[in-house]
Amino acid sequence: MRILLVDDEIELTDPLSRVLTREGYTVDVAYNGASGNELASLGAYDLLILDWMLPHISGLEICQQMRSHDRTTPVLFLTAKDTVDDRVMGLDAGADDYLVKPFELRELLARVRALLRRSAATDANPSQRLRVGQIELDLNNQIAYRQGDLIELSEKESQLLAYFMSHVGLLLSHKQIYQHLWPSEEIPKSNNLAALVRLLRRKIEVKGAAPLIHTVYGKGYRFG
Amino acid sequence: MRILLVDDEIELTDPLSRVLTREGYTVDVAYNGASGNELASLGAYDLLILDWMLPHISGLEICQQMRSHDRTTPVLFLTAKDTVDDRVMGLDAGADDYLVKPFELRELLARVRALLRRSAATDANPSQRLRVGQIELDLNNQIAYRQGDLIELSEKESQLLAYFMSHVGLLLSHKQIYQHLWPSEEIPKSNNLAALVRLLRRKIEVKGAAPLIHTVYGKGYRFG
DNA sequence: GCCTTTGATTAACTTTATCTTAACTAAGAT
DNA sequence: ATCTTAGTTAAGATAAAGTTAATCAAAGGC
Repeated sequence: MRILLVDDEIELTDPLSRVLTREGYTVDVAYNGASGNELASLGAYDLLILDWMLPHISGLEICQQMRSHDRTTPVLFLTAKDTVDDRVMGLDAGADDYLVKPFELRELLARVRALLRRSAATDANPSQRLRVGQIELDLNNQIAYRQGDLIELSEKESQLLAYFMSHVGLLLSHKQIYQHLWPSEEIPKSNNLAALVRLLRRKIEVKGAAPLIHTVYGKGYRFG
Repeated sequence: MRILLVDDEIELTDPLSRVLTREGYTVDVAYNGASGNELASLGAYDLLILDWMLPHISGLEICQQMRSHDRTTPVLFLTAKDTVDDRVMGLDAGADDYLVKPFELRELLARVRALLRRSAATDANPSQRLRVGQIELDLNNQIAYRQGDLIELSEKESQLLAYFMSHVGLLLSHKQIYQHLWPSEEIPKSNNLAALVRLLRRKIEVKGAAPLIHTVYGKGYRFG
């Protein structure tokens, strides 16, 4: 996560950028409005922390100019201007948050986390994916990929594949699989697991290539 | 824009909800944690304003529970708990902003604008023109194009298409779609979503070409 | 004001998907 | 060789989704 810090007080930027770096962020600092504006316009940052009163160009102007073409990068004002009018003006200029100096470091960090959490949630999709060899499973969307080819899965198929893929190389007994896919049910006498394995094999295995679902005679299955 | 206000002090909620309504928002009020949580879980709001100390369930718990399945709806804490620890805890629980009582009304309104501006920018597309593959949607004019061919859409059709096009490749449950297209309504027992999907398919899909709206049996639909 | 048009919704009905079961065949173990 | 276990199919059962037409409501024209 890249943060641009624009402030002319080196007594503040210096320790603050160190703390932010220690928290794991990549921090660039600009000490005046002109260079801050230039860096901001690159669009390479995940968060802008702006002082208001700056040489050359004010933080407010940077924020407005930024918002004229980029609506997404979050902006946090960090300034000594503390009247309600100032806050309203800053927020209405397009800022996402406004913190008055002097501030508590822990609160600033919490607000930075809140802003970055939001942008992480929107542009990187949070769907969890499992990958084993050439097979990739997108559990949320009930889809698998084999070398980029999309494979639509049914509910039970994706449950079984997920169970296999999270226990790669392990022998899974019939009983274990039944208990995972059909909890609350008795272990049936019929061969519905074999039938389901067949359906899944038909979708994810290609003949010629090495099989993925291995039968362990008398015991169960092993994936991978 | 729909706002849910959860606070047990009627001396506050009453005038505040009036002001917010005057600003053009649709406001619902809950006076305790249980009903606030229930309303919030509907997922039909664009913003939650939460008090911390509430009967039954605290605002913090509502926020956490909400975040466990919904990462997008912004949350603003409005509370008398004013220590730095409180703020950090609130923000780390998933809140986007934290304002301490007593507060200035103008500042609250500015922060509400900032939060809603952000969600408006992300989920209701700012360009009003979406493109996915060969399909282009002009939301303002309720028109779609498929390889240049003009397709006239009805209101609901274009809403559904816009929702699909801004969530390409993702499995969208029936419930999610209902809540987006018919907020404020109960999920109906009738199959009007299926009927709407049919109307949209008839307009945007051409036989011979790959389908755009994929059915995920028992779950919902996936676009793209 | 009345008629027409359009879109949204509902309901009845048809079709399909998934899961399960069962019968049959093939393969492995003893 | 015989018995056990797994694979393969196809045939129901059930629930879900698709389809179609009818109804209802709102908007626009005359």
